[in-house]
Formats: sequence, structure tokens, C-alpha cells
Amino acid sequence: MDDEKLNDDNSPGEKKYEELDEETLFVVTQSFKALSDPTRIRILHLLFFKEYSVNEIAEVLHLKQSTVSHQLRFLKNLRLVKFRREGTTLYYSHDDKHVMDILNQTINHALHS
Amino acid sequence: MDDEKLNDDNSPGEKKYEELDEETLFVVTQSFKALSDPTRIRILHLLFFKEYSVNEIAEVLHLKQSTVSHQLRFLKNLRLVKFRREGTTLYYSHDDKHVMDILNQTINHALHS
DNA sequence: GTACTATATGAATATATTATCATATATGTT
DNA sequence: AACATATATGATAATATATTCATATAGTAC
Repeated sequence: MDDEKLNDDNSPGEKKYEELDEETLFVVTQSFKALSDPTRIRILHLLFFKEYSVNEIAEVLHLKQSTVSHQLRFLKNLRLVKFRREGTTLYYSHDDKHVMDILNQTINHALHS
Repeated sequence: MDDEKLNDDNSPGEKKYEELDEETLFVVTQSFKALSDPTRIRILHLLFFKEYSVNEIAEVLHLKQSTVSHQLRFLKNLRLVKFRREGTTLYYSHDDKHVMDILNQTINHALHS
């Protein structure tokens, strides 16, 4: 928890609760929002081991191409995925170890309880 | 990642992607949904070190009592918080170490980048 | 250039979510 | 019983979100 809680008044005995600053709150919220939708979780889970093209993702997960593309844009904006181009095909892969780790932890936690 | 990926056809060389089962997907989604709202994050963050009554939460975080109550119900349904009664006052505290741990990790990650 | 394929995008719709207000319920006190 | 206080709940309205369809864009081959 680091040192998030400190006195910021001058009463020696009283500890005042120190809120999360607005930007941290926003970043944390966004990270979890990315993982709060089943489609995005399925996509990230698919990308765990290897890269896939947009159409491959759509086929494997039985989703519309446009649905996948919209969600990939969402994930790309948060820098949770990246892509490389090969001709007209874009291969997407995950790009945030921390988020993938948290997803993995939570999946395993859910599987074992 | 455990053994989430297995063959389930009879082609010896081909590995077929094994999807998350529906219930796991649901549980994981719900857990992250709990953390995808700034009000709920603020409440859980407040509860990190000690219990608070509903009115205390509302005062400290500058929220309406009914907003806090609604969100606490949400968190209680997911068993992320519990409460004890003292007279007419209900003291809420967190009740899921795994989720609090993930929240903590993500806050620290956000703070240090 | 045209044709083909892969992906992205905009608009619309449907659904979900959140905060608020007003009120109900529950507990304690007199 | 009446009253005060703490919390919960239902209804509503505002906002956000996800999916779909239709179409646009970008790259490749000819």
C-alpha cells in the first residue's frame, strides 16, 4: 500500500484518510473497465499465448468482424493490445503484462473456487 | 495458466483453443465490473484499513447516503464487503482478499508509472 | 486503373449502469 | 405508543456501453 495514508492536518494523533488522486482513480477505473466486459475478456484470453488476426478472432470466438474491431480499438486505446501488419492482415497481441497477469490471476481464482 | 488449453478433437498435432467456460467468464466479468466504477473503487479503497459505517463513508467521500447504500448492496451481493451491526449502525468492511489484492496491485501500478 | 480482401468506422438501436429523490424499514429511546 | 436516527429500497432520469448494419478505407494483385 506504500505511503498513501499520511497526516495532512496538524493534529498529531488524528490520521485523516487520504483519497486516491483523480488521475490515479481514472486510470485504475479504466483498467478494470477494460476487463469488465465478457467480449473483451474472451479476446484478451485468446491472445494470452499467441497473436491472432481480426478475422481469426471473430471466427474462433463467433463474433462479428465489426464487434471485434470495435473492441480491439478500445483495447488499443488503453494500450492493452498492439498489432503488426502483414499485407492487409493485422495481427493483434497483448501489450500489458500487468493487466494480463491480473486477468490470469482472476481466472485462476475463479476456476479454483 | 494451469491446464486450460487441451486438445478436444482427435487431431494429434493440432491444438484447438479452449474457451473459458461460461460460468468462469461470468464470475471474472462480475469481479472486474465491481472494480470498474470510481465510486466503488473509492469505497473499497476507503475500507482497505478499517471498517466504516454507511454514513461515515458518505461523509468522507462526499457521496449521498443512498448512493453509498446502493453501491454497498452491489458489493455485498458479490461478497466483496460484509457488515456488522451495532445498534442501528452498520459497519462495513472488505470481505475478499483476492479482490482487495488486485485493487491494491493496480493502484500501485498506476501510481508508479 | 479494377477487383479483391482485411480491417476500420459511423450511425442507430438496445441494454446496462449510475445517481438522485422520495419513501420505507429497522432499531433504539423515552 | 411516538419519535429520532441509520440504513435500505423503488422509481426515475441521465448517461454510458455493446452490438449490429452499412459503408469506408487501406493494402495487394492483376
